[in-house]
Order: sequence, then C-alpha cells, then structure tokens
Amino acid sequence: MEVNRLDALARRWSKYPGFDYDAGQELLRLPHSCRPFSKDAYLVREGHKTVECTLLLKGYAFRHKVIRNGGRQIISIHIPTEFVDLQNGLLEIADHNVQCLTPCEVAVVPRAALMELADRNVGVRTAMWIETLLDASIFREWVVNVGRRDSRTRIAHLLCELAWRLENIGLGEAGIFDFPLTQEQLADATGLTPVHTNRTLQALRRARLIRLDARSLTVLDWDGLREAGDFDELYLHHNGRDVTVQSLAG
Amino acid sequence: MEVNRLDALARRWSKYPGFDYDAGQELLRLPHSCRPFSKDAYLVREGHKTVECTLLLKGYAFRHKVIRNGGRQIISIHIPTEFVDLQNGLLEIADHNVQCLTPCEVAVVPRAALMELADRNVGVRTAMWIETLLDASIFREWVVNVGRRDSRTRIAHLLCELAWRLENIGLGEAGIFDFPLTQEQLADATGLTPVHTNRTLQALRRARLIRLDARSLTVLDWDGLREAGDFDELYLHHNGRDVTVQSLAG
DNA sequence: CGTTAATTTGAGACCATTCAATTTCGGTGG
DNA sequence: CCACCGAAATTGAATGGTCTCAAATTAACG
Repeated sequence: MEVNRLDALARRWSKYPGFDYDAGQELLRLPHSCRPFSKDAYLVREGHKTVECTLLLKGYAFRHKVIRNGGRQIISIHIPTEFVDLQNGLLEIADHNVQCLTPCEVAVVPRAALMELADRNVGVRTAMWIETLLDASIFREWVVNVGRRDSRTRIAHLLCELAWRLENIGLGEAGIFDFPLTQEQLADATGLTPVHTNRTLQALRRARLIRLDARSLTVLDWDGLREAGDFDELYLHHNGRDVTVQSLAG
Repeated sequence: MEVNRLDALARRWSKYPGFDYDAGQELLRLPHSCRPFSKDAYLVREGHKTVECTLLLKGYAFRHKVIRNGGRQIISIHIPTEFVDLQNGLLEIADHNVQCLTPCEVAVVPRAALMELADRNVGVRTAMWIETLLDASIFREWVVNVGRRDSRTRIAHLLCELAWRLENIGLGEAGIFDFPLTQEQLADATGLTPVHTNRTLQALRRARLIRLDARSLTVLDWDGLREAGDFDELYLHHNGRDVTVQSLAG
C-alpha cells in the first residue's frame, strides 16, 4: 500500500490545538503530487504568480532575495515538513525566491484546494496560522541577528537555531546534524563575507564549540554554543515537545 | 453620537477580498476600549503572556528586541490602523517588545473576542491573515536591509518604506511626513550607530534627497531616494490603491 | 584522475565604530 | 520672555571589525 506523503505533516500538526483526527484525515485527502527537485532548483521565484503551495518532504531549502549590487541575502532555511510558501496562499506575487539547498522531495498542493480546506476546517486553518506566525517570529530574530550581533555571535546563533529545529523534528542525534550550507551560503545568511565566515568558523572550532566538515555539523558544547550565540529559543515558541500557543477555547 | 474608533480599520480592510459590509459590521461590534498611552510606554513586553490585541489608532509604535550586550534592534515601525500584535492572537508568550514612539491612542480588543470573530467571519479572518503576511514580508525585507545594504542605502530604504506606507494611509501630503524617530532610534532600526546614522543623514541631505528636521521628513527627490535606497515596493503588495492578493474564489 | 567547487590563508584598505567633546534643540519654570 | 536644563544632534579623531582582492590548498564529483 502506498504511503500518503502528507502524513508527516499531519503527525507534526497533530500537536497543535484543535488539530483533531478529523483535521488529519481532511489533510490527507488534499490533492497533491510529489516531485523531486534537484539541488539549486527554484521552488519559488520572485515576481512570479504562484498557484501552488509547496511542502518540503525531504531535503533543505532556503529563502532569499537578490539586491541591486548583486548581493544576496538568505532570509531563512527550511527543513522537512515545512511549507516553504504558505504566504503564497494569499499574496499574489512572490516577493522573494525559494531554492533547494539539497536535492529535495516536495509535495505540491493546489493553492485553491488548500485554502478551501483551511476555510472549512478550523484545525487545519489554525495550524497554518501558527506556522505563519512561527515563520514571522524567525524572521524577526534574523533581523536582530544580522542587525546587531557581531560575526561570531551571529554565526553561532544561526547554528543554534538550525540544530534546535532539526532536533525538534527528529533529525540529528547526539548533536550531529546534516549541514548542507556552503560557507558562502552561511555568509549570505548572516550578512557576512565568505572569507570572514571562514575565519569565524575556525574560531568556533578552535573554541571546541562545534565540528563542521563534510556537510555535517557536530555541536560539541551545546551550552557554550548557546552562550556564544546569545541564543534563547523563546522565539521558536516550542517547549521542546509542543508548540506553546494559546488554547483555542481562549 | 459617538464614533466607533474601529471604523478606520473597517474602512482600510474594506478593500480586502471577502471583506463585505457584513464583515465590517461585525468588526465594529467587537468589544474594545480606547486608551491613551504616553510616549515610550510599552504596549507589549517580551516574555509576558498577552490576552489582548492592540490596534494603533493614533501615533507611531515600534517593535524591538534587546540583546545580551544591551544593544537594541528595532524590527518594525507601526503606524495608525495597524494591529501591533496580531501574533498574540495565537502565540502564548510575546517574543519581543512593542513600545510607543509617540503618544498614542489604541483600541484594545480582548483576544478571545477577536479570535472568535475571525473564526466566524471569513472576511475578517482573511483580512487578519493578509495583515500577518504583510508584516512578515516587511520583516523579510528588513533582514535584507540590515544584512546586505550599506549605511546610505539602508537608511534611504527605511525612509522610502515609511514614506510609502504613510502616503498609503493618507498621512503625509506633498512629500512631507511626521517622522518622530530620533537618530538613535533610526540607528537601532538600521543596525548602525547613532554617530554614523547622523553622518549618513547629512549625506542624504547634502544630496538634496530629503529634508529632515523637527520630527518632520520631507522627501525632496522621490526617484532619487528610491534609487539611493534600492527600494522596490513589491514586498508591500500594494498597487497604490489596493492590496494585491489572490481573490478568494481561487 | 582530472576538473571545478569549496575552503583556507595573507595583507591591505575601508566602512563603520568608539570615545569624547561641543553645539543645537525643545521644553520648563522663574 | 528669558534663563536654564536635559535630550538630541553634531563634530573630530583614532580604533577596529569586516571587507576586498588575490592566491594557494583542499575537497567533491564525474
């Protein structure tokens, strides 16, 4: 029997308030097609209209904009079971790009079907709303990160966030994580140059906070890295098990 | 007869898809109390639980976080008829502060009542959803702004955004806008120091792009300022009259 | 095993910061 | 209305974190 690939999302959302068995079943009934994308492939293109919503099933993706002088700023990193473009549900024109960081598998859901379900089912709707708010919260923290922290803190913070989120969805054990970002991409995510990123990473390695090689990140000293990165996971709104949100009864 | 202060919001939202007469009437029926807040007063405090949603009726507010070393990063500026904490509708603990930039008047709406209405009325719900997405879009642009642009471009961009948004809600005529940010606050919004912000502003003045004095900003050369700020309003998802969003029909 | 991408190293330049002092502005009380 | 005060804006000079440019080394991949 074939597995419904939306199952992973249904399981993750099952902890959200109001997301009951029925919501899960409805979600699984969504029309969708699973597709592979190669590394560097675009999932969303700035300026384009979008008619589909893309759920990341396998692999990493990143969100970015390119500015006039050719510089690129990465705005967020996305990991499996995350929608990379929930905002396309309503906004007409994409205001940024989303690109695969690794080879990916995604489930593509027609926008209209997803919106219709959200309209009909409060559990699904609430889950989508929460996801949007969490995305926004991460954007806010990134503004702070690139705006006010020095290079060492900035990079340590980004590593903390990624490690924490990967841990949270069960990817990564014993402090070891897939880390497919090149140093150039890490630089674009932190607003630094590749050269300085390289030197800063070396400092973090010398301090025995991390190991980072061959697309794999090992957090050697979690407390030390938290400290170095000025990391407080409040903004992720998770207590380690569940999302910490208002109950619907309110 | 007393005016319902939610009217301004109803009028602004009336252009959103699905926000019909009924939605407007429902919105006006929301329980709420109007209150003045003095300059610098906190509307939201990081770490606090929130049970109310705050709509800005008069005055400006700003969103910010304080980092370990005492530095502050301003994450967004808010102007009248904007909810400053729509995210508190669902997230339990505030992950940042919101503070009045000027003396303000706000309408405070109980969280539960707002959520209940959103649940019941698709027009209101869609409007809230759109507002959340627009907020997120602005956060993304700010990541880019502080992450990858030099000081001149950064400041020019922020001025463009504010002028554009003020123009859009009918505040500001002939390129003249209330601009209550001190140079220190402007520095915290752009990730620069006050001293460098001062020098950069002087450069923009010398280039005859703006006049900025006595809490008032005059845009002398709109095209020049756009150019200097690498400003493209796509991310604001407005065509000048309406929000550019997907129609609900799909 | 060759070829390209990614990482690393070095040195010099520059943008923005820091620190400190001065001037201007806005508000308040005499 | 003017004197006074604190906050905000401005200026100067020196420092420093990060960038730029360029080259060398290592890793990834067909």
